[in-house]
Amino acid sequence: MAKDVPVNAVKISLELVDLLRELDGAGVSEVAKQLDKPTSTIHDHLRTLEQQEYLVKEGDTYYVSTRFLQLGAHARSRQKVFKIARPEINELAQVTGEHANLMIEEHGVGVFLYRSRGPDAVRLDTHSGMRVPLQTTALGKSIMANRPREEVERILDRHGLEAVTDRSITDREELFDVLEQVRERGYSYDDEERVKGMRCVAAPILNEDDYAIAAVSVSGPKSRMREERFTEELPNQILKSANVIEVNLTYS
Amino acid sequence: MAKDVPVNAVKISLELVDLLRELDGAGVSEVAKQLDKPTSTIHDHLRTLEQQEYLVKEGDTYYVSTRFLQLGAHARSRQKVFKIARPEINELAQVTGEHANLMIEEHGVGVFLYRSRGPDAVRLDTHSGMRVPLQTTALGKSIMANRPREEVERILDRHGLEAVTDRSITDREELFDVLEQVRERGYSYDDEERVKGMRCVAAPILNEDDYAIAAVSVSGPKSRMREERFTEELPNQILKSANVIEVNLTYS
DNA sequence: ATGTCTTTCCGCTATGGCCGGAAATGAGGA
DNA sequence: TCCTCATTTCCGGCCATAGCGGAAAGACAT
Repeated sequence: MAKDVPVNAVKISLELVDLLRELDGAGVSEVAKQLDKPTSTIHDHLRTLEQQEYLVKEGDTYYVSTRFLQLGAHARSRQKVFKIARPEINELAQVTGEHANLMIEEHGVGVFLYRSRGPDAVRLDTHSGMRVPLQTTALGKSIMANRPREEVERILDRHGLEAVTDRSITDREELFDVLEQVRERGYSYDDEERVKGMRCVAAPILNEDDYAIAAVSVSGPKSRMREERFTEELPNQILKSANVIEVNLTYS
Repeated sequence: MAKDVPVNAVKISLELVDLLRELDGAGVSEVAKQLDKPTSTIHDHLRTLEQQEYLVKEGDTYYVSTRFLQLGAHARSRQKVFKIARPEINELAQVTGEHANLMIEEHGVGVFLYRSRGPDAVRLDTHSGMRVPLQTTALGKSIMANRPREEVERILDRHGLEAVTDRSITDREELFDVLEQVRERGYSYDDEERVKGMRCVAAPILNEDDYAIAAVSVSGPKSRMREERFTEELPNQILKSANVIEVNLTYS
């Protein structure tokens, strides 16, 4: 708990904001309890964040404000790959009927930059901005498979191999074997490794140096993700989309 | 510059983040110059924010990270009116062909919660999360017109009546006259008060106490926003949508 | 009314935020 | 290759202030 960051007060406030997101709003004493700090300290931070308009106060409950919407929209539109991939992702969702997704890596975790719901898509709690361990998604595996091994090692050193379901990969060597296959095959699978009952097919988006800058995927219920559709049709559609995005990225 | 917030360090970091958004990324010395602080101080803050994963560093340039995307998505989906209004806004954009928008008030400013592009919509720099003075949009006027006068006075005291174009309303009494008309008529106009060449029609979304909780609008180029379409057709379509949203809000 | 829980306020104290200065780093340019 | 300039990064000290304990002010039951 010592001095691990230069400005500790900022760290407290940021943890506080993220906690308010998780709790979907809370009062002073609840936050104080969760962060194990005096109420007076938490109160100081809450007031500061509220005065700066990063929180809103309704009664005695504080919530994260839409200031973050502006910052988030900016952070996303800053990514070239986002605006180029978006129409392709929408198209992919339409033709497959399922959810189509775009992921990037940031600080060693997978970030859903965009997702589009197809006509038959099932309700799911995945949403834009969501952060997940890379090895638990087909998207993340496609990204890791096309990064230098040393870089992947650094990411694993930092974040470990936490399991999310009982199908998640938890052994480092096993993961590298899988990544090797993914790299050769050109696309990746996720069979209930993150969400029970869901399967996913993904392909990487590579730059000129064959370095993965993002990945696209289609995900849906296991019942619809099987046989030739799972092994041929979807991979081909996704690879085609990924390729179109790659081409559009180089000429822009 | 004195002690206006309980935790000043947090204020500095937040200003820093917002500056990075405006600049679309910057290095230490540029931020230091803009905020008029020593580079060493700015460096401490940038490192803290980067270690907490709220910024990303590419070379010597810091950018806002997609952590904000997650927080922003949460802040938005927390609003009941968002998920209920979204399909209606999409519909409105489709049938009118123009941009359709949803705005709420937060901390006395108008926040674009959602916007949908119709088939004929013109390119525009307005985007989700954008914050604008209430009196410069039809949306904001519809909201203010259906709030208690004392509340509107407080907002104006806090934010003033800054003009954005030469058509913006800058006189307080004139504004209250306009709001009175808007309240009686049930919908509001914006004739190039925020963006040159753009017109807008908006209607409020009221709760059971006739208190405005949001507003919906359609905006487009002046050339298409005229005659009966501007005075009859669009207002009717928007009022209908607003009414559907109101009904769905009460039964949910 | 009384007690319990919360939020809010107040003022002290030790800490760590802020800063000046210096050391690295890196990008041209000669 | 070496120098120059600009920038980032590191370091150490001082004193403002972040954090906290304690108390007051509400809120809401019983």
